[in-house]
Amino acid sequence: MNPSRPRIPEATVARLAVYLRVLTGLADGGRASVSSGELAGAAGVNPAGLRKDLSHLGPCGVRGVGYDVLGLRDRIARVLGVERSRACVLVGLGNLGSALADYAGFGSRGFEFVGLFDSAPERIGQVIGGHAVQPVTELDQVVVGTRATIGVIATPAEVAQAVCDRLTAAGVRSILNFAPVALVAPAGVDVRQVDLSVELQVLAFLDTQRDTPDDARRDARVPALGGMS
Amino acid sequence: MNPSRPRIPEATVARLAVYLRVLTGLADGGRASVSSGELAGAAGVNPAGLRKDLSHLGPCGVRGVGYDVLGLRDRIARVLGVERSRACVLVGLGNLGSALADYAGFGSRGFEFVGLFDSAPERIGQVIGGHAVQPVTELDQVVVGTRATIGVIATPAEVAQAVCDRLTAAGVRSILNFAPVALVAPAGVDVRQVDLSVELQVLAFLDTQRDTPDDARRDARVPALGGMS
DNA sequence: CCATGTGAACCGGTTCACAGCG
DNA sequence: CGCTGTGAACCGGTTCACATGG
Repeated sequence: MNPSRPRIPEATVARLAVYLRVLTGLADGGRASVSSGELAGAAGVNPAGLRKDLSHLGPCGVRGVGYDVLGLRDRIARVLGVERSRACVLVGLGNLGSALADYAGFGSRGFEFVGLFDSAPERIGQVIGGHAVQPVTELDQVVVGTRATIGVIATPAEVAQAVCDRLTAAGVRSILNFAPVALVAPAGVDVRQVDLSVELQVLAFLDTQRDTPDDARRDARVPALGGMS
Repeated sequence: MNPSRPRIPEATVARLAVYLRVLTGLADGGRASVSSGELAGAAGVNPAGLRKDLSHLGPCGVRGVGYDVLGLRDRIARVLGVERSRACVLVGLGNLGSALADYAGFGSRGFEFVGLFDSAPERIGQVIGGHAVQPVTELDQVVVGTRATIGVIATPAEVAQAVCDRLTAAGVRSILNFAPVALVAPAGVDVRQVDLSVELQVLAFLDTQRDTPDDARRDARVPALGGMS
């Protein structure tokens, strides 16, 4: 509603990123407008929730009609800050790190990897996603030199804290950590934890619970609502 | 509190998986007992919240002392169903799929990949995490033959829905989807969505918000509480 | 008459403060 | 006396129903 900067809920921000992706696809397909129902369906959310999310950007639809695809796409892109290119560094280029570095669409979403780092000699010099892997010894100077503010850690758990320390010391303020350890970072540094094995474990738990609803009982299905990341 | 099956909150289940990992490390290190404060610190959560989580398993600590490491570890393992081996199939062995197939600790956490599938000829026969990649044409018969109930999709977005359809048709009831599309699945099938690019986008948004608190204003730091997956 | 925008009820989860117990 | 276990306040987010307006 508030047009300036009224603090958008984090859960909404996550979904805006999804809407943006869907709208981009729609725009590329030549669609001119969408209803909240259709957009919500494609994004896997509730239509009313989608409208509430969009209400944080101020009115941006036409009542009785729907949303202008291009207009809404650009509006969300602006709010998410896609036009502003952000320098990121990525440490650890095993399979997961390579998947991230390789991910197309980061570039078009406001991210620029300015450095890929690994400690394994055989990975140095490999080109992934258009960038050559550098020895991790150069991490600090690259972060300082490029003024990178975002760091992604995809290393083994044992070295993640050390990497975190170096990143923060060099000036990184936001860290996305895929290593299965809780990192401690100085105040003012935002650390977000993603643990892929936990996702699978939760799925397995719910799976088990369904097969064994209780020592008896064959009713009560789980709602099975497809969640958001 | 309730000793039988009182429905454990999903958020708690996710954290139990984290506690289990920490406790396993502690046990391997020879530790006999932990306090909620120490365990919470290592898991990156609030001590009171940890105790509340554990309360769902019934009393399992000693007041004034703490928790028995081995006892608590085994209790959580039992609740999460780690002893029960679950058959999983994984489709799509690009970098991300390979990272998942390679992830050690899945085997010791109740998961068994009974099939890795890809459509690219050059990947067929590759051994990843101890299993050979099979052509995706054999997906259906393997799922039926192994009675696999969990499917993981790590394919490009374009084919994810088709893979989902085949998995559910073959009997899979739980799906973890890493492709950036909202899947539609029959009722009774639990689909969970993980979108790595969204995580990064949220981080970037918060990062931007801090650098530009508003067109003016240099106060008001973001709490920066390290989240859970 | 349609689909948007939104105030208000609702719900799950988190935090807090303290009671309970070794 | 310390740390666990938990009822109760608290909070963010979701759902619902309806008012709003092209």
